Amino acid sequence: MNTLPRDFFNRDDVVTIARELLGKYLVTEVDGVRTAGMITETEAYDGVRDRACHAYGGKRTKRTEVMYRQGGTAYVYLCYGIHHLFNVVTNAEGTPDAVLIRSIRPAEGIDTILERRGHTKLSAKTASGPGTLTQALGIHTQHHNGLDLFSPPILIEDHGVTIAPNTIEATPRIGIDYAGEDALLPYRFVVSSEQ
DNA sequence: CATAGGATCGCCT
DNA sequence: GGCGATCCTATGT
Repeated sequence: MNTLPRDFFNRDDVVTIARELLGKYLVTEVDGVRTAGMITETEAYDGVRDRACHAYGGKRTKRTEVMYRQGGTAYVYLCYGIHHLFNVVTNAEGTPDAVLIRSIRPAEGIDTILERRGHTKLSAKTASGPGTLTQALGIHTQHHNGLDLFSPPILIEDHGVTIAPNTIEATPRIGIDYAGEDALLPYRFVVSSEQ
């Protein structure tokens, strides 16, 4: 039950970090209630060289500025005007790499998670998309964007779970058709048993 | 100031 | 599997 340290996120291979985040626990503490889920799907965004990345080509805007901070920072932004998407910034300060968390398996605070989702019981869809998991954990752009990930209200823990490499599937990323050839890169990682 | 488009979801058929 | 919702962000005039 260790909080992942800064060193985990400050490494320079965002694809490796995306793989290694599978099986870790994304935890929030909002209004005194702790909710958590095991990460089961991630995508790597490889900074300035990656056409799918918001910071492609070194683009700096008010929104992307957070991506240039050091590893272990939360990058939360609003997508389609509705969904808050949660990313972990990785690599050294000045290098805008990030991992999008796309799915979790609810583990703690189930009642609160169901209430936030407007569901009455757990299902495969409770927190199985990048927009639904942030709703389930109460992650909000205004409250969490730019925060460090080492203490409440938001952090990532290692609960000793190991995901066997042969159960990890690598596929192209979702919803980035605009990225040209980079749309084909196998930067999405999924725990097979969760699909 | 006006516009286009988006790292999605959920409901409908 | 198709489509509308919904509004922020970035960009251009």
